[in-house]
Amino acid sequence: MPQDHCTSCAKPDLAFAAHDHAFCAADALARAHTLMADRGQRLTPVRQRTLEILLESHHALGAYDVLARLAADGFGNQPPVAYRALEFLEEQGLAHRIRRLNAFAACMHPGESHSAAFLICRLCSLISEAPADPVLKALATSAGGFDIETTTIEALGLCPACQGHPR
Amino acid sequence: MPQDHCTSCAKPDLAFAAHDHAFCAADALARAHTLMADRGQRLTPVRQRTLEILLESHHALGAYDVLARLAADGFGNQPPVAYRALEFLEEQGLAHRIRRLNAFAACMHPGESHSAAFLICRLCSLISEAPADPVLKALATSAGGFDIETTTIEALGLCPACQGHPR
DNA sequence: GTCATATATGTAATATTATCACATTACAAG
DNA sequence: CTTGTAATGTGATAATATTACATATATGAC
Repeated sequence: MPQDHCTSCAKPDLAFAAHDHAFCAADALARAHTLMADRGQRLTPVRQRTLEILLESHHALGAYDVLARLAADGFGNQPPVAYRALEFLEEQGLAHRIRRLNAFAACMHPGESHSAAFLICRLCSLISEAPADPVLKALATSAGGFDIETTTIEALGLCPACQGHPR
Repeated sequence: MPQDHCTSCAKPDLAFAAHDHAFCAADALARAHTLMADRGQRLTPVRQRTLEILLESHHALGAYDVLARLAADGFGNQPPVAYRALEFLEEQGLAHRIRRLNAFAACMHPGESHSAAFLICRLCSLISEAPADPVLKALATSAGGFDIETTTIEALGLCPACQGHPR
């Protein structure tokens, strides 16, 4: 029974490693509550539920997948319901948009740096956040006189577990 | 009359600097022809025209913008016409998909590294390719045991020229 | 408490981006 | 020239995202 918990989420490939995900998700949710309280922001029922849905796994979910889940839970079933909640979570750094997949994933270490680098496994679709700071530094240097405000950094490839399997 | 030409395109912010764009575009197109010949790939009329359209400026164009142009030139006017040409160009490294914008831009130094880092000006929408190698190196390091196959690296912000203007 | 305001949600309609399936045409090798 | 492969044309549809506007709910002033 491989167990780990999410204070070690800073490891590059935590999502790919076996860990106690129930704890992982609960921890992220608790941190979200604290953060929102600190910032005077409201983690309303739809928003919280949306975050919980994203936290169920280290996969990205499309807005319409989230919407279906929300609708099943009694919330509205029109696209803006999902998009608004997701947009809020993203603004607050509680979720990230994965542009490569047109999908969204929960942030696994909210409250830390607002930028992130994502590793997306092409086989199992698991998503992990890698340390972004060195990458951002390199990008800033490469950018010369360009003033960077926000970044999208995503890598598609094979996670450690899927590298064994060929194909 | 500020003049520059595209052998100096390796400069991070060439697209943002004044330059002889007619030469810039012609050069990229010529290089594309050479490359395709070398690789035994066919730069057919739709494909070439698509590339020319993208090369008209350092802006990204949506697939439907490209499609409208192609249709006006007598090519088919159904989405696959544009998407197929764009996909081909991307596979060949002659164009890039800018995920942040759901749009496509011509590659300004085809034949070189297949990965790139993009700088997107939020005001003037100009797009520039920055040296990606240092960024890719940093990303590979951050990625630990994850095996990176392809990357999406984009920065949104203000180009040198637009930094003067407030807003 | 209650009122006024700002914030958040519900809903309908529509816009934008992207893919699938299949018929037809052009090309290149033998 | 014929034959197999690659490329294109076309219609239909899927998937993603936004706009506009009505309704409700929370929050702060009084």
